[in-house]
Amino acid sequence: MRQIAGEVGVQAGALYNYTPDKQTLLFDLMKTHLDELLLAFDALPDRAKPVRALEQFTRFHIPYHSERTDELFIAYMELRNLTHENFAVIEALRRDYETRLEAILKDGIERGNFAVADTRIAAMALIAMLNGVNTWFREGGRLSMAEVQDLYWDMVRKSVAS
Amino acid sequence: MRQIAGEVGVQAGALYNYTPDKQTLLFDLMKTHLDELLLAFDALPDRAKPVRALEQFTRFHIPYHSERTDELFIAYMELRNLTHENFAVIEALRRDYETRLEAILKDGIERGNFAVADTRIAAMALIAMLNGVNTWFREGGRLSMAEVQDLYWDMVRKSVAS
DNA sequence: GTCTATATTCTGATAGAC
DNA sequence: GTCTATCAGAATATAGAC
Repeated sequence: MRQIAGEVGVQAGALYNYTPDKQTLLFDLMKTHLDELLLAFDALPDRAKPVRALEQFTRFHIPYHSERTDELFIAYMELRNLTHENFAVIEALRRDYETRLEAILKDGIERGNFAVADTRIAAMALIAMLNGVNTWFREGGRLSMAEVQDLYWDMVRKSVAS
Repeated sequence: MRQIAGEVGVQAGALYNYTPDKQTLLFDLMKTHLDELLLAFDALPDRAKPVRALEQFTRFHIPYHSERTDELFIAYMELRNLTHENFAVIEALRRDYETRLEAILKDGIERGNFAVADTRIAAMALIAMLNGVNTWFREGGRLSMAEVQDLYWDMVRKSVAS
């Protein structure tokens, strides 16, 4: 709390005008992140073809999280520091996002574009793969964001191909 | 330290007979984990065909880490709590493991089995995908370990297919 | 709304007896 | 090699002045 206060430019005690305690602050941080993620994704234009929808998901997910590395890190690392009630809320939101991707996969299977034995597992696997970008990507590095997206889209596309 | 001591069944002070400080304990934990991982992987029989080698990697990596969920969690989450010197050592070992997978991919590309634009990125992407199993897999759940391996191997295989 | 001061608990680590 | 006792600093959180 002192560290947060320092970076904001106030004393530690002043933080408690904004949050009742540290647990609530963490929860609000995580909930806001996931609410905004879902809102941003749902604001994307509809794509009729599953392959285009999956490409859109990939090219949305990677840069969105690359601009929010701290949020993504906290979203996974601090899960165990939530109370049971708070964990349930966050877990449900995370699951909502997975379900967006799963819906794309299901649609693609019905139309014969994709071949995936278990859509829930495939959705989690793809998101885990895309999240991995966060551990190494730095702006100004060997690869541009556009190149990274191309590389991952190629793997995503093929991994669920029929 | 008190919590560790409690689980081991001694008082906190007694731990310092085994480690000079907490930082060294964390470093030793992570280094031992990675040393053993590399040792275990290198003990696998050689596979001439790249596709078989990649399948072996997949079917080794998933259960190995599923039996060591704490180690994998620590290996990623506690990275930032290492000193610069210790971080460099751990990072090099992690990179060694990635290089094992990258070598398989390079071999497969040369032989025309795989099509991957960037082997380093592909190796990191695949490991991230496989590590994701750790966040949800529980023995006795909906899927058996064998089924999980089959599902992921299918995606791994296709994602780098030519 | 922020400050200072402080209560309380916890933390990593050390000292010395056994 | 483990124990008890303890230190010094850090942690979350609260109280009351301004």
